[in-house]
Amino acid sequence: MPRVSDMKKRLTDAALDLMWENSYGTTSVDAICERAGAKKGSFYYFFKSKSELTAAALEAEWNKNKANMDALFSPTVPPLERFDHYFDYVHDRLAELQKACGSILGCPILSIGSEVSTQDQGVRATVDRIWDRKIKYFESAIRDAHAQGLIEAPDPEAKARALFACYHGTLAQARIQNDVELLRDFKQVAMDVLGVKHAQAVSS
Amino acid sequence: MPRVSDMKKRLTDAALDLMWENSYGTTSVDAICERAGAKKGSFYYFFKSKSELTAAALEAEWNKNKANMDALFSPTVPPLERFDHYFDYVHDRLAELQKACGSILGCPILSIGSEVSTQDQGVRATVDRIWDRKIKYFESAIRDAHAQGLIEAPDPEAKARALFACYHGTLAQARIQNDVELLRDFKQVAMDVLGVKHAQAVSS
DNA sequence: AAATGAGTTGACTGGTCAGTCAACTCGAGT
DNA sequence: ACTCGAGTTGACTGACCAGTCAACTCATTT
Repeated sequence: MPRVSDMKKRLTDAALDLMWENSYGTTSVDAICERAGAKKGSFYYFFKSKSELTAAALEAEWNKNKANMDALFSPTVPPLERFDHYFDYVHDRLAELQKACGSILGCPILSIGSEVSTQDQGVRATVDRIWDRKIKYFESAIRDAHAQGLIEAPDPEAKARALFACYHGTLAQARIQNDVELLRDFKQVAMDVLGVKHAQAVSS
Repeated sequence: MPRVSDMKKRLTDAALDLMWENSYGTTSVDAICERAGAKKGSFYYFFKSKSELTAAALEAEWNKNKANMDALFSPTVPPLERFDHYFDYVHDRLAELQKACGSILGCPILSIGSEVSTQDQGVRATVDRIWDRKIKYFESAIRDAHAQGLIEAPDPEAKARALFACYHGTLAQARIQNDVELLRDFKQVAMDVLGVKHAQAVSS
């Protein structure tokens, strides 16, 4: 077998970086190729369209984060602390990216998903799939918290969706206002949404 | 003075329609002109760029909705019912638009704002301004509810921001999943975020 | 009815876009 | 050393893009 190449990874990395920092629509195939150090032909050798590349890039991003998510939402961690750790992690990561690029970037799944959802069913389906997987972390933490009597959540799936949506709304607002501090206030909101029974249940 | 024209309005209407249904990035000046029945030259007679048009279109949309918002959030309505009416109104409007275009479109301010915020400071500033105005409705309703002892909200401005972000996250999720029913569940989430003291405080 | 000027037209420029293709490169397996 | 084929190249097409401009239209004012 002939030589191997890391070009596919370089292309998905470049695409996600550019789309996250800017947007799907304003990220051209030419720009992706330039950042990846690829020529047009290489791009179309690996992907048959920008849409297909985007789906692959989102899946790759998910795979990159999965181990982290598994650790943050480990069943060995008390359920409400999982959220605390997760919110801290995202805050710190976005703050770090802000230093590099000057902007709070929010969540790429949400931004890209919202942008293409009415136009590109392939990318939309990928976003949906990843979304569902991420919600599962919330869902089992909520179920555990309910079982331990920390919250009242007879429908953990619905509660997880609601909390997830609220969090992503806050991420979107942080992006628009370019203010990472908006994420600081979210922990209390999360406790309200979850219906935590005792105010000081979790120490940060 | 020579003839008057409604072209400016036709252009901002066309732009908002296209950008709401699709996105800012994929909406070209040509497409806006075609829908507005204008020629390129007319466009650049009224606006010096797509960015400037977008800011104008968002302001125009705000002005169109303002009277409605004033009515929904009238101080004559019990504070928590204002939210109820507002959420119903948005739900019904989006459901109606879905019939026309097949998609749940979410909130154009959020979608467009999130898309351009890192790239276009002019549009971003407009989004910020409108965002602040809309939050004021939430804020005074929350303050009134607090004064009446319905909720515990010593910082109405922060609470308003949090609820606003949560609601917009839900709108974004409804757009991505093309499911208007996600908005139905939000009323209960809103009551949780607000910290409503008695479960059945508001009847729908 | 002539002058005024807000609004309109359509052709134009030059750049960027997504996507194609036939020829080429070069490392691994024989 | 050679051959196989995964991976690469760069020139190409045609469509679309934002933005320009000088000439034109025509309701209103005088």
